Amino acid sequence: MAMPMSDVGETARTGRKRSARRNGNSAPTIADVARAAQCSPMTVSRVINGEQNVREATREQVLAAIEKLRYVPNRAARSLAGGAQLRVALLFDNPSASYLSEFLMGALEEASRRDIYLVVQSTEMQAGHGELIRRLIDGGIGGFILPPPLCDDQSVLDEIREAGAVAVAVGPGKATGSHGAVLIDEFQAAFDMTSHIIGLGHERIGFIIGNPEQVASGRRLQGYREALEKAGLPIDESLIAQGQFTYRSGMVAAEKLLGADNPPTAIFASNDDMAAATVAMAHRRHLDVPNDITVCGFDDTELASSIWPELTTIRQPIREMTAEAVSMIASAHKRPGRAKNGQSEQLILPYKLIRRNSDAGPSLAASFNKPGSRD
Amino acid sequence: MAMPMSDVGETARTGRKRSARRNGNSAPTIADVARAAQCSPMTVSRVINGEQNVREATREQVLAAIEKLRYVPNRAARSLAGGAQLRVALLFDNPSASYLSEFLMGALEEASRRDIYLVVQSTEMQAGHGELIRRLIDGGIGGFILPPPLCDDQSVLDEIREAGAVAVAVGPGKATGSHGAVLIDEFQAAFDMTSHIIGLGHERIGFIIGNPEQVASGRRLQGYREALEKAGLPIDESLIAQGQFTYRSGMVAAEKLLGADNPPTAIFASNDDMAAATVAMAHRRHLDVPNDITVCGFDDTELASSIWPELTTIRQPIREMTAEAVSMIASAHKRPGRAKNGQSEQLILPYKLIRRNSDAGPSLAASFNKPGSRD
DNA sequence: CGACTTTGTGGTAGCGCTACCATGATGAGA
DNA sequence: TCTCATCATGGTAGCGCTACCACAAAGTCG
Repeated sequence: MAMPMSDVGETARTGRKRSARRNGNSAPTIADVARAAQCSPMTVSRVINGEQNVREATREQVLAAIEKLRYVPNRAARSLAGGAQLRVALLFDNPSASYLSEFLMGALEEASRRDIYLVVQSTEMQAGHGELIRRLIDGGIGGFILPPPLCDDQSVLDEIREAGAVAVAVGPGKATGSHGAVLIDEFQAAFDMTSHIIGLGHERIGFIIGNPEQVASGRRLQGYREALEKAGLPIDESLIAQGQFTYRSGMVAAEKLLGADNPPTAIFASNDDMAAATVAMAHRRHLDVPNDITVCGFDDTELASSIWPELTTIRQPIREMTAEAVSMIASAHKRPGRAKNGQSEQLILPYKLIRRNSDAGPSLAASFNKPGSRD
Repeated sequence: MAMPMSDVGETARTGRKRSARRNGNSAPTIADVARAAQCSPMTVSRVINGEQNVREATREQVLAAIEKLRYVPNRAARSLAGGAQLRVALLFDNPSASYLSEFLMGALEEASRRDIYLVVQSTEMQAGHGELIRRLIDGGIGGFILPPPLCDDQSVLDEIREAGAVAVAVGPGKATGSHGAVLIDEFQAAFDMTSHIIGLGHERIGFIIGNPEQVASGRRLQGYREALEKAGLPIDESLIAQGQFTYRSGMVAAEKLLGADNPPTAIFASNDDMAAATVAMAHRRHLDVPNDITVCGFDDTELASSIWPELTTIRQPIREMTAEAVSMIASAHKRPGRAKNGQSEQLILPYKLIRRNSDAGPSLAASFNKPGSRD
């Protein structure tokens, strides 16, 4: 089947014609670039993939050709030839929509950058997670990304590992070391927020705990506690209410806090939904936020800036976190044996305290319980 | 099962070995299936793609083999060989996060089902849309999906068409006929909701208009008006307040409505954010929802069921709408010349009135202005 | 009953790219 | 000077799949 040279030109031409007939546009290929840059397709490939052994002059020529032809590599061909074809599943249980959309954007972007095929799958209404995970792995999934609350579910994590795939938890309360994780320092963030409120002059600061099943809830509570301690403020257990991360639970908790004999002058809720509910409850009691009471949240979800007043909160770089998670799976896939002494990679990303309009110093009016207060 | 075993083992082993060297897993190919089903790869391909000319017996044999080997087609290879490689851009401007995540899920799912490469792109902070669109089209994008508010921007739509690509608007207020669109009957939905509230016994029904720049806002208002008219109820312009679809604007509008001399016993807000704000304002005035006042929303975003009481609202099948949009682009791509007499496809999907806990009949207390009203 | 369509199947040639090896061309060390 | 590593590049062979054509078998006509 060795073709004579004359045929080569023939084939190339036919190929182009075929291509044009198929999808109507020119779609420059690596061969077109090679021709324009007067080198071989291989060299072009090397330039595209940023490999080392290409002379600078050649590289520039190729880059110029790419620019000129507006060449864009064909993903399908790339992953076909590359052989890799990593598939990653993004499992989610029932995160808030705003969290999820940020999450998706991050994963999507990174996955498309790396030519990874991303499967987004809800585990809601699934009998057991084990079944689903096994089915996905059989279907060629090599890695899993787990947002909260799934990321705290050790059994899911274990099942994935036992099935031979890689799992990366995004935003777990605390890294366990048995699997990859991308997270922020929940403790420190809550510590900082509490300190911020203390710095505003508040002394009676309420706290609404998140869903006790998520590890992050405990971490945030601890941050709150230690910040008070460090500031020499007493910890009044009646100022701490249990919530579930839902708006509804936030209302109940806020009602309890606000209706107490000696209510707080500030409330730090473990997430924005509960903070929003707290604002609503405060309004219901004709309390102005922030003049009568300071309310702070956590997460910086869309809700935080869509209600009024906009919430002072902690921003997690969700998008980047998810992107990093994808990268971690990709690396693990490239060198499977890398997990040294059983430890998996942990990545702690920086959070940010976003100050908006829901916090202020304590007003005299709000602290009516303090003798000397006046209207 | 009568086949030369030696051959099968031989080939399979070789294939597996090669494959294994690259990506570590077995990954059965179409050839493996063909061997197991004792036919040619082509026939397997036909079965997979649901083509006609395959004998029933053969088809079943192939399906059995697929099942047995847990064969999953390789997407990359498929789109490479298929030649198509359609790329679709999902542009968004600044939709609410909950809307966006639903939107993304629908698009993602359908795109992956059809082996379409989906680019998700924000147009925020882009100088002009024209530049971006042209750049995307040059980059090989053949279709655009536009959620609100972009879907109402005729200039964007026109620019895309002029540049030779296909655009599908998802959820525009009204189809223009000049381009593809997937939508619900906004007018009818608002009409139904208003009628529902009237059916509850309300006679003074307030309305909060959405962002006037979005065509859907006007349609919803019109639905409200005509439902009142049809029921023989007077249209009191003081019961209609302008909003912007934001929570904040909803608070202002609700304040106006609730603070009027003769306040409504029910308020229908053009979206859930504004409805949520209305609930918050009602609570601030110590009005119970729904016993003192009924509040209904539109969209059924996450917010609707995360606040308390949960909102009665209109559910748009956003996910399906987006999936349909992807399908429409795919079809348009397959047969480019199909748009008969310049008309593009329009698809009107059904909405649903979701009744939750924010509506009830008017209470005597709330309708103090109307002597003789009952629940 | 031969010329034609229709139906089921197989063979072949790529899709655009990269892995892998082969090849000259350089420079380093003996 | 002659080996031998090192670099820069090219050639070839697929990745897994489908488009396209070929071809036999089984009708369908006049």
